[in-house]
Amino acid sequence: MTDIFFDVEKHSDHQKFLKGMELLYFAYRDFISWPDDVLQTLGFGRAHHRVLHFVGRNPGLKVAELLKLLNITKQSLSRVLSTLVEKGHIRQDIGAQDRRQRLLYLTDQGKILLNKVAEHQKDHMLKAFNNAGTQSVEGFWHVLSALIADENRDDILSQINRDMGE
Amino acid sequence: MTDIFFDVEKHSDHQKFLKGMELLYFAYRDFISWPDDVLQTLGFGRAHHRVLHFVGRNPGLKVAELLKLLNITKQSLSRVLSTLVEKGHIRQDIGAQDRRQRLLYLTDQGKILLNKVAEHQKDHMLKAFNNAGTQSVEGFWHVLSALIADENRDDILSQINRDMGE
DNA sequence: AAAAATATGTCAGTCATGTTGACATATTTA
DNA sequence: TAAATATGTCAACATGACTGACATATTTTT
Repeated sequence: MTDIFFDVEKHSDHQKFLKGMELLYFAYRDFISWPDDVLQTLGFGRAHHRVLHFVGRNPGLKVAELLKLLNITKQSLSRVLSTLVEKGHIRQDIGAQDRRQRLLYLTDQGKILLNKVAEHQKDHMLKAFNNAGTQSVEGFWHVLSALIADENRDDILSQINRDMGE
Repeated sequence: MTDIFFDVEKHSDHQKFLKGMELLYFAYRDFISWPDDVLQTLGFGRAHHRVLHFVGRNPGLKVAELLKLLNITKQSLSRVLSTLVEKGHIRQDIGAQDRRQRLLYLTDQGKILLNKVAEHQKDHMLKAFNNAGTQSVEGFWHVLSALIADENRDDILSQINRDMGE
């Protein structure tokens, strides 16, 4: 376990950078590479998955807020969101105070789909967390938080900290 | 610093999963969102950057090996690699033992470009590492390694561990 | 020596996801 | 009433992936 591979002190700055970047690249790639199976059958892709995820995490999310989380234009979102609404996975309610707003919710069908998709990823991540150990997970979270752009960090961390259910 | 946000033990499995996934998503997004400026001016995109990176890291890399690292088809690689060769950033030498192979190297011009592009990312990551601290970086690496798909882990870790220069 | 396998490249068509720009509609605010 | 805001939509385009089919040079097998 005192593997030299993980001994940060034995790395130059450049080596730390390379190792961090490549590990991040490969880990991210392998982590998001799977959901396709479930979604592809329904004609959905990653974009749909992201929308399902954020709406599931933030019931009543406004379209403008979703756009900010996704960092895309409304035109890009449009296609994806429309099909999810058409196929009955997402419901749009008219805002109570402001009737211009559309508040987004998962339908029961949408919840089922999201659960099915999340299951694999959840297993994947929890297995990794267990293998790495609690201490490492804490470090993982710390570094990831530090990697978020300064202008975004506060917003994003409080978004992540929203009611996590269960 | 004993922030409840980072206290892993205080999280249910589902909460660990959500926090890990969302942090990974936002951190990755912000980390790779920048190189565009430098590359876009030259008509290059992320795909070109990845090729420059891996060829830079593995001088003499064979095309087949590059394809495996990138996880894409040769047709996809073709356009990207061709333009990099045309514009003088990458050189293809014929294999010494096996003349069918093309061994890839950065030209001096390619090295300059890659350095320029890597500079920002390197600052970004090292700043995050310094803010998070050595202990956290080690945990970061551990978790990322664990997140790599089992079938790929050995190959990838030894790839990452290749001569890291400097 | 001929046949099969391998490493690479290329043409052509398609798809998913992002972009801009222009405009439309409903609703709220000034 | 006029202006601002939240959302949606049409059209054109870019990037980076994909599949399928085929070509060429070279090495390996028979």
